[in-house]
Amino acid sequence: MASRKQSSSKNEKQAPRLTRQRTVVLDVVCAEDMHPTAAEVFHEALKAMPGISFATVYNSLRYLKEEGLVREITFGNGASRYDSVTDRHDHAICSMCGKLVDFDLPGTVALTRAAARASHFQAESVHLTLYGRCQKCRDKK
Amino acid sequence: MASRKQSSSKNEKQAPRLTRQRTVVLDVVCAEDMHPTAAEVFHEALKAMPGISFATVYNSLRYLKEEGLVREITFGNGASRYDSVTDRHDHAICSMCGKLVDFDLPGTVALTRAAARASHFQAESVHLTLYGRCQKCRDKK
DNA sequence: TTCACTGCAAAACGTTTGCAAACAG
DNA sequence: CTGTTTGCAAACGTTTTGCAGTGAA
Repeated sequence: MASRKQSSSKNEKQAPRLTRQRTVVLDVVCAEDMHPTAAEVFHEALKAMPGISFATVYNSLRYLKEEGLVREITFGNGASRYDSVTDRHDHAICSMCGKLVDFDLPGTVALTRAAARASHFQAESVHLTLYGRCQKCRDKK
Repeated sequence: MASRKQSSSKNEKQAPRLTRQRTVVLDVVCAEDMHPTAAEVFHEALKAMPGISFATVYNSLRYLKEEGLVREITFGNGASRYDSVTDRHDHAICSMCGKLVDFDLPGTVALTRAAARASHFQAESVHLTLYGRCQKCRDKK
């Protein structure tokens, strides 16, 4: 984890970075507020690019993740969901309908510091996930 | 999610709740501070009970989880880890060696409230995970 | 030509499930 | 007897990988 190949001088030999397929995948992930699973990305990508393969979607997602353009969200053992990286934010998952929403929690810098102190770890990032009921499911019940 | 069968009167027909296998599995999970994966639980359980099967370990873990005796921790898409439930606490994962430790973050009630407000969810629980480097890996580097 | 990327299929991994046999009340 | 749990194996969903073919510098 920390592989950046910035061959800026003579060894200019790895060329196509943001290919058409990767752009399609990135577009799908960035579309709307949805947090698609890899399978959903695949199905969406098929519309924009019939013939794209599952493996390519997975490879593209991995690439985009490594490049920091996309974030992978994992909860439970189900399929990962993908999120376009805009700014730091947290996630809330509805325990009834499974809906995933972003939210911004103020004071995360202090929170990170507190967590680092309590755990004796050198913090890199904190991920906060709230489990609860979304507004819709709250109304339903 | 909310299946409690408390047939207290006449219908006393589901009997063996904490079987020998389940007890073995529970003991393994509760042992020490380790947070074993299901596979590790299986291997440990084999020592205490040769012949126990993988499926039984999984079934037991699910049962114990539903009973609230054990907690399942998932991060990334790797194998789940299991944690004996003692009190509310958070987790820190070392990004270098993968070590998982518990820690206690003060002020989580206020944190939960803040998260609920920011997300417009009715909070059930918050899970905070810190990614960083453990002391050992910090020294190594 | 060269090297990276794509696409396919198959493997790998963790987890769940169907079913027959074992077992406790 | 009845209903639950076990153990096996096979199925399942998700992700990764090996390799031949494609395409861009």
